[in-house]
Amino acid sequence: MINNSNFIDKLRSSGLRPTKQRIKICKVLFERNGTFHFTINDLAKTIEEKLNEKISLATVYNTVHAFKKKGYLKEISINSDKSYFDTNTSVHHHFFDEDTNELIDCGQDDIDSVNIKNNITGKKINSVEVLIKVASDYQNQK
Amino acid sequence: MINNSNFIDKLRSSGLRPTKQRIKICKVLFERNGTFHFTINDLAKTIEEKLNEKISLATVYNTVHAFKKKGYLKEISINSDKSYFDTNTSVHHHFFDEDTNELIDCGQDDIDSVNIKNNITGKKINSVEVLIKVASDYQNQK
DNA sequence: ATCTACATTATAATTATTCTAAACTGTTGA
DNA sequence: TCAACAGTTTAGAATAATTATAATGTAGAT
Repeated sequence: MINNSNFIDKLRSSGLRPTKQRIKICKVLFERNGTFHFTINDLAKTIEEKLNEKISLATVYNTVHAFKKKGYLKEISINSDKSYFDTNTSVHHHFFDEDTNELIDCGQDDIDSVNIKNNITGKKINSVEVLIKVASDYQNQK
Repeated sequence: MINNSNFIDKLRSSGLRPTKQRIKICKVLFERNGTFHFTINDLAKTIEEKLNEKISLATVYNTVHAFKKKGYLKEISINSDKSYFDTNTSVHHHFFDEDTNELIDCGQDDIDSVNIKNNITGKKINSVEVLIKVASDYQNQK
């Protein structure tokens, strides 16, 4: 429980009570190298495997949405039957592998920065996302 | 029924039987100026209003997916509880108004073309989509 | 220690989408 | 023209992701 203090501080400072469940979800999400792309189900399964303990699905939903609202997670725009989230909240883009349904970060060197020249009048740009869908050469009809 | 012949030809030439329902859906989708952004529910509702007649929801789903597979419709990548489709199948991008949940075409003059410099090894790029989420200045927390 | 507002939970409800199996309809070719 | 068949449509059931509910639990302040 010693190295949870940073999570506890982080949660408290953003007005979220540092409950057992939230701290555990923090550990699974943020105690890792590299970014984590996941669906709610992925996360729930990872929690069960890593912590050998079940957190109610409703809590996982609540927590992920709370973390998203606080800016600790990003939701990725993709048309799919489920929602994808990302622990990398910086501005960056994605490849989506249609063979495996996997999201892959698009490095800064992989794409030129996107330049929006005109915006909708009276609106503010909240995000700009590029999604590059790829698949193996063989499976071209999906 | 006279000006349906082009739809009938189009359907037949792509291996789809020109059924009553498909022709009616063609009329609603393609007999208009400008592009049409819609969800399946939007389309079903529009059919009921315009043609004063109900087509089974399953048929609307089947037809939209068949049209997508044939390249007559594009599916827009957006994280939402429902899927959005577009009658504009050319390469172009979108604004998504988070206040109204509305998709708006992004004109060629609104954005510089997106340049992908590195792709995933062994994969082919199927599509590149840019989604610009906008909202009114006031409602910044969603 | 107690109180209170916020969290968690299991479960039910909701919503989008897909499946199913029976009825229907274009198309082909005798 | 018409029978036969394969492809379509249909209502409704099934599935899957997500959200709502309402009872129980718990962190933090007094």
